[in-house]
Amino acid sequence: MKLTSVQERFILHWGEMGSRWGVNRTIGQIHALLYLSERPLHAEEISETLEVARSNVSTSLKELLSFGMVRVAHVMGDRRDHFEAQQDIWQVFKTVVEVRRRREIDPTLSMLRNELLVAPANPADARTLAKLREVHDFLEVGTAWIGEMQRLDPATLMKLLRMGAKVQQLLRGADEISAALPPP
Amino acid sequence: MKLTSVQERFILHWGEMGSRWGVNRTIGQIHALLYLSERPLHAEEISETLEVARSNVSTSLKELLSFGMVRVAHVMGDRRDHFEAQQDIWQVFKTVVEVRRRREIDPTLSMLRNELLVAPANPADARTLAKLREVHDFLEVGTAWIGEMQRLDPATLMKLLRMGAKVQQLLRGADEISAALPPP
DNA sequence: TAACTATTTCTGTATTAACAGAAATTTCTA
DNA sequence: TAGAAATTTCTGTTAATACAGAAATAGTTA
Repeated sequence: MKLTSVQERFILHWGEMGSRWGVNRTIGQIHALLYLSERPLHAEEISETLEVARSNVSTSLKELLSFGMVRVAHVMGDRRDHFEAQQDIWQVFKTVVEVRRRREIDPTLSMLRNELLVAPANPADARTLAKLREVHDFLEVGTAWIGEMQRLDPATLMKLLRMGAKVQQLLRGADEISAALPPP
Repeated sequence: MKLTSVQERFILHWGEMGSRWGVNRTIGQIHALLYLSERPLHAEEISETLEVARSNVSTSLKELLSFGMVRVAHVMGDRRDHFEAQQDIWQVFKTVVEVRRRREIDPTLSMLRNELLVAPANPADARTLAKLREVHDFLEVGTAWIGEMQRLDPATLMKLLRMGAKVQQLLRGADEISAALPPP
């Protein structure tokens, strides 16, 4: 598959960024290629277009599949697996957030939960445990909030995002809101 | 400085997580140590407590300072620099978000801005450019929203976070809210 | 079941990043 | 300004990760 120069630049950039987002260059590039592609591609095609080893494509696709960023598709009369990326940018974002939550927050949360649970009554640790609890509670509330976000549909989310500056004002009026809303 | 076992476990864990958050193990450990410490520590003390080379402490501190996660403090009658971590967990979080935005979103945003600006009228790229614009707009709105978040004070934020599930309901009533609120 | 093709797993190499210790530099005191 | 202490920068080693190519496996058709 021949890429236009714009496509090529985007794919290379996405690959570069991949490493900052916790995946390697090839995975980033493959994702970008599939995201731009208007039809599902098979592994061979990906390998040729990006000029990376076939084996590398295989392992990268497996990882993208495990993230839920890419899924398998089939083409009539072709028995090879084809692959397509999630096309809705909001879905892509949700997936990224989900993966990173699992990788970057959950382990800490469970570690803290455990420490606070089995904490011995060592008075020397009172201060330390108080700090751990603070971190724990913050992460707890944060992840719960992420969960809520994940459940929003794109339209509602965009509305929320675009409200931006009005959030504070909105909160200030929170009491009045309760009164103004029709009872559940 | 002698660590309790709880402290040690937390510091080791934070170091492990560091690598997932884009900093190395030592940086994570130093940050954890300073976060738990009730007084500013000097480099030598950090080096001994964590059993890492003095040079390693030096470069790590420099990086933590550049992030704004740690700042220099001075102790009467001691001319060595001492270091203390930001103690407010919400501030810590804001810093993390800020650093990651700069590292993981801004480069893409400026790349996309550039592509869309100088885009030649190649009709073969119409579809590609439309997708790039979609990504661009999404990131644009997202970062604006992050900016708003950054400006919230801890209390307001916690209120917002804890509202969680009510957000959708809140939005559904958005029109009524405008009516219910006192005019600005 | 044979022959072929697609796909995955294995293995060695190369690149990158982390780190300790040494050397050099800066800062402070007297 | 000499000497000491603190701090930073430099250099070589070690460890981790990415990746290509080879080998092995699985799947399909005739």
